Amino acid sequence: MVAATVELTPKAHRTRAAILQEAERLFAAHGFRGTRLEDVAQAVGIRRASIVYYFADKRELYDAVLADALGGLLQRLREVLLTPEPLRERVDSAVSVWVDYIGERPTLARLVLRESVDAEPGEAPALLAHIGPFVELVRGLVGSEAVARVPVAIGPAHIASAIAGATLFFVGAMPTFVPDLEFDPLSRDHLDAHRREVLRITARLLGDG
Amino acid sequence: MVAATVELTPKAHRTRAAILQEAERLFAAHGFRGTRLEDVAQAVGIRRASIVYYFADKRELYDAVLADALGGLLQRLREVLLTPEPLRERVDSAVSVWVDYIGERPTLARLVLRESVDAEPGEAPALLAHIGPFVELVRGLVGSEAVARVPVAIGPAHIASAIAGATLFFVGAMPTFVPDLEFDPLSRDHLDAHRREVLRITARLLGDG
DNA sequence: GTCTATAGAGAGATAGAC
DNA sequence: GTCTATCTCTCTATAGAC
Repeated sequence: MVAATVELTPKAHRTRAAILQEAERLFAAHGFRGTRLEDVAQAVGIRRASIVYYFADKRELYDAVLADALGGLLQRLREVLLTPEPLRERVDSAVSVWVDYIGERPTLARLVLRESVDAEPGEAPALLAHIGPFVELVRGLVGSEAVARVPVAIGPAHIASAIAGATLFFVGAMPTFVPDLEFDPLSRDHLDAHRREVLRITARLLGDG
Repeated sequence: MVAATVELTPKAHRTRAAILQEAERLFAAHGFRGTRLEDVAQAVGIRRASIVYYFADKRELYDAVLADALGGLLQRLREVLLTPEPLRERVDSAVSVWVDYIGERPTLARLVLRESVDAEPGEAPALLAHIGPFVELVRGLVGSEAVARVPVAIGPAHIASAIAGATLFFVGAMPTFVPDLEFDPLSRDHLDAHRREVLRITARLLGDG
């Protein structure tokens, strides 16, 4: 494989980025198994064997897609969580970042939902390999005194699934159930309304609703 | 295929039920593509070709699994929604039935999440073929005068995704992110807490929170 | 009803030319 | 860097014996 950090000719760099982009779209739409390298190659406009030049095998391509999408989210979350703002405001900002990021990159919603559901019991899903930094980030917060004083009415797993589940489902799954209608969850209005509701739910779950 | 309603010998009936049960478990765990008929057969204790005697092909088996699981949910929802109780109480009962049914049959959470995410744009997912009765049920309610008077602060799509998404994600996906820990979303305590929160979210979304 | 055996398609990986 | 050609494995579907 050719690592992203290795120096590539401009053309090669474009090819690699195009592969990543099309692979993200197709993995999100059809899953790991359901996506053929043939289709990725065709979408990019190259031959299947050429993908191997950049990514040793299918799994490696998939991991690169996850790393790319999750890396962007992690960066934005760090920006809002690692500030001197009051904790409660940082949490709200993080929730907004979460909703907005998923809204701008809806493929991530499907990728994460797929990873969640595909996980084998006892066997770490590919997602978990990328999730360490997120855990560190949250752990840093939870470890702080400030968090200990927030009256949490309910376990963090419940909070997380309500917030994450609502947004992932809204963006990643609702279009399935309201097909070809005028309903687009990614439209400005619907996403605004969704963000508002998730913020209210967050407040409610944190005990100050 | 041998329809469920056709008269079968007791033994054949048991075999058919066993195939359905193992197929539900495996389809939920690995998805349609990821489940091999070989594995279903092995789990039941028969040979792969024998499955064909009951279900013409893999897709037909999958449809039968969906119909079985969703049929049970529909029946319970009808029981609580088609009563003379005040509408607001019926909605709460329906939400409770939803949470409890998924809690008792967590395979359904994964099946529904998979169907939602697998849906091709422009192409009806298998789930939609089974969902007609649910739509009819809700349409009957929404058409009634009583519903028109409920102050709905937000669109039904948002309400549905918040409620459905939270529960599906909690049951179907959380175990992935909190692996091998002492966390079991299906335990009585956690499911009770989750039901409580979803009922609160419902109230909030319906404007009387 | 349940089995054995096999055909046939699909798709990932690999070798090597240009 | 990108290609053609091929190997190989997996899994569904089918035919037909018992």
